[in-house]
Amino acid sequence: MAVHAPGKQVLDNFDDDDDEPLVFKRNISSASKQNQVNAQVKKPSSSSNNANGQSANTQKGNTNAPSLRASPVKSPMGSPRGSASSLKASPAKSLVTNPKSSGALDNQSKQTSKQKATGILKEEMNPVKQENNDDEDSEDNLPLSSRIKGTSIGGDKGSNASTQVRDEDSDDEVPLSSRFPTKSNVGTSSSKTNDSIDRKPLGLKIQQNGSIMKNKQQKPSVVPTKRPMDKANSSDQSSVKRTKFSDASTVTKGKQATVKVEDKADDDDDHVPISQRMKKSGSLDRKSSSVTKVTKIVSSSSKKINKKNKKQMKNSKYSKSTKVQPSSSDGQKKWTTLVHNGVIFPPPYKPHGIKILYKGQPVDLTPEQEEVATMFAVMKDTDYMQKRQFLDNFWNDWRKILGRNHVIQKLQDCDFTPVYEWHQREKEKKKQMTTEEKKAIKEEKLKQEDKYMWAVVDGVKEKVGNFRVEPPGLFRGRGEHPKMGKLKRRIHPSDITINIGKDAPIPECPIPGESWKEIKHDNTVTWLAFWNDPINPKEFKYVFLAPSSSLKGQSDKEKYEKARKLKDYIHNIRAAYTKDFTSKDVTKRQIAVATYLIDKLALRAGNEKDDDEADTVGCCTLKVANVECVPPNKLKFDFLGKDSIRYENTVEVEVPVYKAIGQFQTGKKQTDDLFDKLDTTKLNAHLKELMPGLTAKVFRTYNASITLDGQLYEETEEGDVAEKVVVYQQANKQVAIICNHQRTISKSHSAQMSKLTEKIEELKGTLKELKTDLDRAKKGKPPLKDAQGKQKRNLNPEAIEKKIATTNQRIEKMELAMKTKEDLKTVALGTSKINYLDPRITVAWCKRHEVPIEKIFNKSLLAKFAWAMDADPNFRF
DNA sequence: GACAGGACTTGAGACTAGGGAG
DNA sequence: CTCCCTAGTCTCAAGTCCTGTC
Repeated sequence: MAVHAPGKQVLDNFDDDDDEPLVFKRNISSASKQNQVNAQVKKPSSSSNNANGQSANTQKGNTNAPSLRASPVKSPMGSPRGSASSLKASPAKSLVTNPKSSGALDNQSKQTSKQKATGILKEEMNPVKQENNDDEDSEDNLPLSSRIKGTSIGGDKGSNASTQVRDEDSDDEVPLSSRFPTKSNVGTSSSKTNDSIDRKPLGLKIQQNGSIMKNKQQKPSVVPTKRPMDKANSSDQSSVKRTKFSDASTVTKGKQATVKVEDKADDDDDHVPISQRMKKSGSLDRKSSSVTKVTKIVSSSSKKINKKNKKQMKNSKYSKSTKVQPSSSDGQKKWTTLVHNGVIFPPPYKPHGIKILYKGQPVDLTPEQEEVATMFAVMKDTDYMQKRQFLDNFWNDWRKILGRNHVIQKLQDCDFTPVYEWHQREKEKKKQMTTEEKKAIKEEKLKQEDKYMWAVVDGVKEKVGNFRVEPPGLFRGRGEHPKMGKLKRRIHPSDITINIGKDAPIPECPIPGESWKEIKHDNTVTWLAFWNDPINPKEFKYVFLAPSSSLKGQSDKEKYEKARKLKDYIHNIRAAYTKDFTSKDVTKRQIAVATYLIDKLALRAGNEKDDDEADTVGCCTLKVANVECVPPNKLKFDFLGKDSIRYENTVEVEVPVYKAIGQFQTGKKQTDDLFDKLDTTKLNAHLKELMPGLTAKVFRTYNASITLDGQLYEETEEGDVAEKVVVYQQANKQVAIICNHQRTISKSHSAQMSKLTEKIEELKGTLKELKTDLDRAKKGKPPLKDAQGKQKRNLNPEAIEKKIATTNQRIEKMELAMKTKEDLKTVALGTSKINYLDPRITVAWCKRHEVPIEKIFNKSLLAKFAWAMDADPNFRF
C-alpha cells in the first residue's frame, strides 16, 4: 500500500471527549469465575494419565454456566455499509497535537506525526534493523512491512531467514548484551514522542481507577478519573540509559531457533547447501527414503498469487482496499524449501490386564476395550464424572467397542476401581524413581524425538511446535461441551497429510507397514502436517513450527504493527461509531454499538457456533439476557466467553449506547440475539472500510499493548529492579483484567493464605513482646520470660528497637506477599504476555530502566520474541 | 452473499523441574 | 535432605478470520 496519512486528525474534539473518563473496569471477582469455582470443589490432587501412560489433562468443569441455551438465531443480513465512507475519504491533513501537551512536546509530536504521515517510520528513527523478508514485499499492498522498508534491510545479525545457517549452540554463547549494542543516543533525549492522543487508550483509562485488585467487589464502583496528560513524554525519555542486557546468554542474536544444520544431520543431504539441493531436486526428492507408499502426492505451491497481487495493486489506496496482504510479496508464499521428518506417534497401547468389575464380577476385555475403559477409569476424580453428558457420550462410544451382546450392558454397573488403583500405583512408582532413572528415560525420549523436533525452512533449522501426534483419549471439552466424553480415537499415518518441500525427501512413515495419507508441497501454508480431528472430522489438527521460528515471529510482528497502526485510525473510528449510535439505520447502529463494546471492553468478535459446540458467546453473538440495562446508564454483562470463562462486568456507558442497547432488546426474547442484524463477517467488513486489515481482534491487541505502554511510562519510578518488576506486573495485570484472562484459584491457595496469616500473627506476637521488653529495658528491668517460660537475653533498648524494626519489615513484606497472592489468585498474566503485549514495549522499557529482560521474559518468550530484542529504548507502541 | 472449508491465533489447565524453606 | 511451591512447559481445545465455491 502506498504511503498514506493516517486519518486521526479530523477529530480533535472527539479526542478530548475521549480523554474524558469513560471508565471501564474489569471486575475479576471470585464470582466472576463462578463457573469454575464450583467445579473446583473436589479437585483431586492426583493427575491422570491416559491408557498409554501419556499425560491426559484433567479438566475443570464449569458447572455453573448460566442457563442460557439460546438456539442460535440466524441474523438476517443488513447492509454493513455506511458510516465509514466519510471517514476514509478524509485522510489526515492536519497534524494533531495534544492541547494539553507542552509546546515542546507538541513540536515533537508534530514531527513524529508528520514523519509518519509521510511514510517515514518510527523504525527509521531506530537504528533498528528490520528483519526482513520484507524485501520480497511488493510495497503497494503491504501496509505493515512496507512501512519498514527503507531501513537497512537484512542488516540484522542474521536475524532474518537468510540462507545462512547458523549454529544454535554458538549463538547460545553470545551474551544477550551483545544483542543490544550501545547506541549513541544513550542517555540523550529522544526525538520520539508519543502522539499523546494515541496514548489514551481505553485501557489506560481503565486503570485509572486504581489498583484493579481493589475492585474486587461484585459491584465495581466506576470512578471517573481523568488521566493525567502524558507526563511521561520527553522528560522520561530523555534520560534514557541503554541497559546492558545482562548476561542472558540464552538469547541469541536475532534468531533463537536458528541453528546450524550439521553435516551429520539426519538427512543425508543436509550438508548440501539448499540451493544445490534444489538443483539436484528430482534425484534427491523422493529417492526412496520412503519405502512406504503414499496415496497421493499433490503440489499446489503458490499459484493463487498473481491474481491476488494484481487485485492488491488495484486496491492500493487503503480507503478502498479491504484486504491486507501478508508480508511476503510472493503473495501467499510462505517458504521456498521445507524439509522435515514428519511426526511422531504415541506408543501403541500396552494392556495391563487389570480387570474392571461388572456387578461385582471381574470382566475380561480385549485390549481395545480395556484401553478405552482405562481412559475412563483414570478420570475417576475429575468433575467430568459428575456430568451426564460425559458419561452418556463415553458409554455410547465404549459400547460400540464392546459390542451389543457384551456382558456389560450398563455403565452404572461397572466398577473401574481396580484399574484406577493400578493407575495410581503406576504413578507412584514413577514418582519414586531415582533422579538418574528419570534422567535416563528423559534422554531416551529425547533421542527418539530429536529428529522430529526440527525442520529446515529455507535453509534455516527451526524448531517444530507440536510434532507429537495427539494420543487417543476421551474428549475433554470445556464448559458444557456436548461432545465431552467421546472417544478421541488413535491417529494413524493414514490419517495424516504431510506438507513438505518438493525437493525434500518424504519423511519415512514411522509405523512399519503403514503409510501417509497424502503428501503435499504447498508453500502457501505454514503447516507441516495435519489430520482430521477425530471428534469433529470437519476440523483439522495442524503441526506448525514453534513460536520461536521466524515464520511465526514474522506474523507476530505483523500483528503488532497492525495494532499499532490502529492508533492512527482510532480517533476516526471512535468518532464514526459515536456518530452512528443514533443512526436511523438499525444495522449501522448495531455495528456502532458492537464496535464500541469491542473497543471499550475488549470483547471478542463472537462468531456463530454450531449446536455441537459449547454454548458460549462473543460480542456479535450476545443474547438479550447477557446484557442488563441498569439505570441511568450502566450495562451489566454476564455471559460465558471463550473456554466458557465467565465475563461479568458492570460498566457505565455513553447514554446513546445505553439507549441503543435498550432498543435492541425491545420486543425480543431473552434468548434472542442482541445484535440481530450483525455477524462477525459484516462487522469485520465494516472495520476494513475504516482501516485496511482491521478486524475485531485487533482492538484487543491494541488496547492491551497501549495500556501496557502507557502504564509503564506513567508508573515506573526510580527504584531497584524488584520494584520496577512489580510495576511491570501491575501493568500486566491491568491488561489481563481488561482481557478477562482468568485462572482457577489454586487448590492450595487458601492453605497458603492461612499459613501466611499464621506467620504474620506470630510475628505480631513477637512484636508485642519486644515492645514490652523495650519498655522494661528502658526502665532497666530484664525482659519477661518467653512463651516457653525461658528467660530471654538481656538486650539494650537500641538492640530491641532494631529488632522491632526488622520484625516490622518482615511483617510488611509478608503482608505485601499475601496481598499480591490474593490479588492475582484469579488473574492469569501469561496469556496477555504471550499474545497481546507487543514485546518491543517490554524490551524498550527494560532498556530504559536497566531491568534485565530475563526478569520479564522467560526462555520461551525470549525465543519467541527474538525479533523484538532490538527495539529502540524509546519505542512507543 | 451464504456457506463450507481451511489456516492460523489464543487460551486455560495439567504436568514437571528445580529452587528455597524448614 | 525432604517437602512444597512456583514458574515454566506442554497439551490440545476453542477461538478468529480468510478464501473459494455455488
